[in-house]
Amino acid sequence: MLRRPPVDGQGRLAARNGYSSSIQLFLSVKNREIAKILYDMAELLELKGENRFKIIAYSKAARAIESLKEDIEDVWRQGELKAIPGVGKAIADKVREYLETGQIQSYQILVAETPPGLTELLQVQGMGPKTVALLHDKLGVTNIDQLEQAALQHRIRRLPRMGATREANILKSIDRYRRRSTRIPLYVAKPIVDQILDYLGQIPGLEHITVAGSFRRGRETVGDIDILATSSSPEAVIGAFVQMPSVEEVLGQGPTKASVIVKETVQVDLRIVDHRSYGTVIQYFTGSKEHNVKLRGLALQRGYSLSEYSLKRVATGEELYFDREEDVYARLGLPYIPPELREDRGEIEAALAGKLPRLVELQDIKGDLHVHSAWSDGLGSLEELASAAQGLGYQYLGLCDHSPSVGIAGGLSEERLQEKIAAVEKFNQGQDGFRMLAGTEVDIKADGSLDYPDRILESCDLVVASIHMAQNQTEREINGRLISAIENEHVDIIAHPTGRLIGRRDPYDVDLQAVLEAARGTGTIMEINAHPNRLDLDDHWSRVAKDMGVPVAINTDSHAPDQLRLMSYGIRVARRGWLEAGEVVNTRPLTDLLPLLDR
DNA sequence: GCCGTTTTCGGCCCGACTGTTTTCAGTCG
Ligand SMILES: Nc1nc2c(ncn2[C@H]2C[C@H](O)[C@@H](COP(=O)(O)OP(=O)(O)OP(=O)(O)O)O2)c(=O)[nH]1
Ligand SMILES: [Mg+2]
Ligand SMILES: [Mg+2]
Ligand SMILES: [Zn+2]
Repeated sequence: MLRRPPVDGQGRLAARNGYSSSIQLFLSVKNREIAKILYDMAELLELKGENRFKIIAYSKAARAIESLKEDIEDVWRQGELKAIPGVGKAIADKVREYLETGQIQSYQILVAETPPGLTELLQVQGMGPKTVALLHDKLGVTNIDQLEQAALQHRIRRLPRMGATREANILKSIDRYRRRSTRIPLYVAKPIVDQILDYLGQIPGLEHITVAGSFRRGRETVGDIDILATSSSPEAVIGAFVQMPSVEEVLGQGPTKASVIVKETVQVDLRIVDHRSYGTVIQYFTGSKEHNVKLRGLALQRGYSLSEYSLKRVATGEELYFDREEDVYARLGLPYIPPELREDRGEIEAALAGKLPRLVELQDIKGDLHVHSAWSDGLGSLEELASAAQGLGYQYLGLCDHSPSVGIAGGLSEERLQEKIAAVEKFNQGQDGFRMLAGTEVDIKADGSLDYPDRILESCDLVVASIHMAQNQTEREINGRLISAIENEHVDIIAHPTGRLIGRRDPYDVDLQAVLEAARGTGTIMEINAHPNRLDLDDHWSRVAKDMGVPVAINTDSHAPDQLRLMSYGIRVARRGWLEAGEVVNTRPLTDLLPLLDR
């Protein structure tokens, strides 16, 4: 279908002011590199026993630069480095030094002073900066193997505040460290969470139970599973928790919380408090840590001390209890901040200013614009797909099977595609209030051309374009392919723009900022692929797209009717990207969507 | 090292659990 021309002056203006191509190539890579160095510096300074607030300052600056929406090099050129929250004179100077010379002197010195391997020791549970420094000073331990030897040879127990138990625990921690896995994708954590909730739900004395932490915030991966419960007999609940059949190791256990390991490497934390503290404790345990720290700082400014137990008036010591976290935020003068936003990425400032977005919800979705069918490698007839879609309250589905060069996935020949278009047309005649869109997921070939000729694309209701082959090309080549697809007037949507598979495959070498600039110029829609392995665009880039005014669609890329339900994963990404319903094209009813696809 | 509708100095979130301690530092959430 024909895409619309640039819709507003904003798009054209931005295109003119766009970044020069040499900068585009490295955009956001520098942000990542500098953030990494600052994180490293924080650890190295910590090992040197530096002031802890200095360390916090470095970590905070690193985080701010990591989640920056602009290219740090542009920020520098505009003389705005110190406008980044957490970046002051000293760190701004270091950033400038890095951008000018490619290195940071003080960082080089820190690295040279510190044996390689020492910072890795901080990854071992229970090993903090003080212990690492002590074992390095007294025993010359500089890496994991030496730490293990020191423990096995009982050399650690002779040091102050060390003992036999400590040694044994270090050995256990080293073992866990060596078996450690990466962060767990949300959808992998989901059944584990459900199982634990089910199990604990049956324990007598348990009142309320829910999942918190990064899982509740909808992060794409979680580092552990955080469960919150209220009970007036917490010890009994903790006891039952550590006795769960799936528990392989108990890391710690007290009257209010416990941590265990299940499934070899998955840590589960359980926290229990009295129900009167429910509002504050769910706020606390949902996090993020950075959000909590900032909120607690704000509370202090307002004369309160906020903990998981209560909001306490500092002046009088009076404790206020809340049933709901909304009320905690309200008492601090803030509107409710949805968990997906709680990353200290400006949400508290936005809340204070009354400028929080009204986040898109699953109920806002009116259709799915990237769905496979039995015509290619998917399962499901038109009837089955339409029925599943209508069950979800949808008004339309974009039926997008593969193109010929994706032969392994049953890509359709031109003839087959035309048959499909005819079949869809016939199908639609029997429909009332539902429309199947005859589409394609056309491959963007290695040379940047599309896998169907224009006259075929023109006959589709919907054209989704994406990269499947030659994923190892250079950034310049990948960008060239994506941008030429964007510039093809028939292409409506770019699917899974970076190609990453969570935990399995890195993104292509792609400069997404430049791709988004191009999409803004043409009004091409960028996909948030909701498949929980993909989530592509991710939350960060979804927010960049939002801020740039690039339209977004949330699509499941379903290969079977029941996969349409995966939409909820994409919704979480969109919400974490601050997107409102109006910024997501498939919240539009059919009649408002069609003009976007066809002038 | 950063920051400021109380501040340019003096704060920077607050609490649980462990192992060692005889009163608490270190680590983690
Ligand atoms: N106030 C405060 N809360 C914290 C701190 N550390 C953790 N929390 C709270 C907020 C976290 O979301 C929650 C669970 O801690 P986790 O270490 O499991 O972090 P989270 O789940 O956010 O991320 P994860 O995916 O597990 O790495 O506990 C802290 O230092 N201060
Ligand atoms: Mg967690
Ligand atoms: Mg945790
Ligand atoms: Zn697909």
